[in-house]
Amino acid sequence: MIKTKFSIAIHIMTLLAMYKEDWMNSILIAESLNINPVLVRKEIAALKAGGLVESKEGKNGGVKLLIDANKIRLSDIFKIAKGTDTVLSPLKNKPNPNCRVGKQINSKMDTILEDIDTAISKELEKQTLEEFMNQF
Amino acid sequence: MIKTKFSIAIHIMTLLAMYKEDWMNSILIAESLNINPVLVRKEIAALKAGGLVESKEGKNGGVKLLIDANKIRLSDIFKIAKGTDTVLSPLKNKPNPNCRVGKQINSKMDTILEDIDTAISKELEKQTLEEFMNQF
DNA sequence: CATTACTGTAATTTTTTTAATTACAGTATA
DNA sequence: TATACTGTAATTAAAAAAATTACAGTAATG
Repeated sequence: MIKTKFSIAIHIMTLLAMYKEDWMNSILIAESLNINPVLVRKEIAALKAGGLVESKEGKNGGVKLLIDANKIRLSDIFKIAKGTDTVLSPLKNKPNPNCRVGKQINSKMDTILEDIDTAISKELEKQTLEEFMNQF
Repeated sequence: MIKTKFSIAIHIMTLLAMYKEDWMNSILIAESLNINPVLVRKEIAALKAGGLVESKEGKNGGVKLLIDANKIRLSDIFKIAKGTDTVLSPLKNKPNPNCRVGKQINSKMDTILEDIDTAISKELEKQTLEEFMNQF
C-alpha cells in the first residue's frame, strides 16, 4: 500500500534529517508516528536498500541518513516507497475477454498508470528533504 | 478507494463512448468489468452527479454519455472518481503531538498530497476520452 | 564475558477495509 | 400488469493491512 508507505517514509526521513547526528532507533520513530515498530523497520529496510540511509545493529544502534538532506528529493523517497507498484493499480478482477473493451483495457490502462507515477515523481522532484524539514 | 473507482470509471466511460447511441445497463457493464453490478451503479451515481452521464430508469433503461467523448478529458473522470479524497492519503493514526515532527507532519503532508493530485490532473488533462477510446 | 539494547525478519493474529450479495422500493416500457 | 431496469440500504464474505509475538543476530558496556 503505497499511500501508507509514502507517509511513513517521509516521516522517518524528516526525523532523520532533523537529528542527523544521531542513530535513531525504531521504537522512538514508531512513537512519533504512533505505529508499530515493525512497520518502521520494514520501511527502513526499503530506504536502506534504496541507499538513502544506513543502520547500525546492536546496543545504541539505529538509523541515520547516508546522504545530505539537501541532496535528497522527495521523489527519491517516493520511488522507494512505491517500489514496483503503481500508485493507482488496476483492478484485480480480470475483465471479460469476450468484450472489445474488457479484452484490452488493462494494457491501455497500464500506460496511463505509469504516466501518473511519472507525473507524481516530477512534482516531488521540486522539493528537497531539507526544504521540507525546514518547515518544522 | 480511489484506485478502484478510477479504473471502474474509466472502463465504464470507455464503454459508453464506444456505444454512445445505446442505453447501457449496469449488468452488461458489470460483466465487462467482471465485478458486481452494485459497484457499477455506485460509480455511475458519481459520474451522474459529476454531469458526465445521464441515466434512465425502468425497462430498457440504462446509462449514456451526456457530453461528447471529445469534450471529456480523463482528468474529468479522475476528479469525479477521487471526490474529496487525495490519492495518497495521510495515515489514520494520529502522530505523537509531543514530537516536533509528529505535531506538524500532517498539515505539512497535506500540501504535498494536494500537489500530487493536481499533478495527476494536469497529466490526465492531456488525453480526451475519445482519444483513449480510439485505441480499442 | 554476561547483560542490555538494539536490528532484522518471519509467523501469526487481529482489525480494518473493500467487494459481493441480498433485498426491495421506484419507474418506464410494452 | 408483467417485465426489466435504476437506485440504495443493509448485510455478509473476502481480502488486505496493521499489530503483535517471537526470536536469532549483533554491538556496546560495565
